[in-house]
Amino acid sequence: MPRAESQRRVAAAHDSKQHLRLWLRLLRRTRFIEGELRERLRLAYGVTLPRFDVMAVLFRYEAGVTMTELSRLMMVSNGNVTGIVDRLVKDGHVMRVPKAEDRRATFVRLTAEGRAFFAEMAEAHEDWVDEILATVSPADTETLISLLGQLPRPNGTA
Amino acid sequence: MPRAESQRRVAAAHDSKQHLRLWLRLLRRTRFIEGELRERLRLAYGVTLPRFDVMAVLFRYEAGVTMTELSRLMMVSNGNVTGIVDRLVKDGHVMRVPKAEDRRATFVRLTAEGRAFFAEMAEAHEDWVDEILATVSPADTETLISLLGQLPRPNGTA
DNA sequence: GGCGGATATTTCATACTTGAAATTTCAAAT
DNA sequence: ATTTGAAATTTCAAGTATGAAATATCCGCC
Repeated sequence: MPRAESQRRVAAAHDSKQHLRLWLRLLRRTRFIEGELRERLRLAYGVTLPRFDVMAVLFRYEAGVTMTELSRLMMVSNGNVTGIVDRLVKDGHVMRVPKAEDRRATFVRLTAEGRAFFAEMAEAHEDWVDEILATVSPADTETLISLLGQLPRPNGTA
Repeated sequence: MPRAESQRRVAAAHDSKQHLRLWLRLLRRTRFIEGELRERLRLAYGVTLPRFDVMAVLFRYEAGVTMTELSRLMMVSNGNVTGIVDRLVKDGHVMRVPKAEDRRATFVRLTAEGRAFFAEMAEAHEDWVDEILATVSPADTETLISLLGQLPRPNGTA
């Protein structure tokens, strides 16, 4: 085997290991931060992370989104959102509105109460994230946002 | 209010938003990649992600780890690992070994069969990660690993 | 040698999550 | 008008996940 060929293989193996290292680090840090936010949401507002995530989507899409859109935006299975929305409805934070043009679909929207409640949580949430990421300089934050943009994402997402 | 003070506030608010943007991107990409790996593990080996994660830890710590260590390393609750380990034991991939010096604790270890099985999965897993992160150049990979190192992590972790 | 706090694990209730199957409705081509 | 395949949602069984409570054991101290 020629030397150049051999070196190429070694380099490729090294790159593969580095990709793996990157993935493991990504996963660990994300999991840790997620845990921090979960705990703070629970202590401060008695809310679970999935419920917060649903409300975050609905806060952004004022007109409401369908169940399918919601599950795509949250990247969780469709059966999953049914349960979370059920509980949010029971709590009065969210309501289902039948879609006139398509009787298969349902819109999900925040109630006025849910909107006010989420607005309050969102402010605290932003502060927490800022605090948790305080060690990351503005410049590094920009770099990370940009580089993470290269990672794959579901089709048709920002 | 003096102008300098006002500008400082605006800049801080901007940084906070950028930290939030960073966190949301981190979360979305991680979730997506996690979903990809979950599906491939299921299709190729009929294994769930949590079980793979447990086996990954045990593969690395040949001598075995206690339940508490396992839950810390995986950053999940202690009650959680009990169930996953139970199922892995039932499948014959993992075994519990009582700790002689401390009768409260139990070691968890891969069986020979589990070790061989995991070794096979790990190879495919590394290839998948490499494929999923193929868009990230070696240089950017290094940069990301380094910058992500600035994010917070649980106390006493690498 | 027994008390009392701390640690390791399990158990429990509840909630979340998945993937697949079942239901209902739609829409397009017969 | 019917069929037929696709899409939106829910339902379901199994597996994960959490946080708190219950158990069992350890250890330092009196």
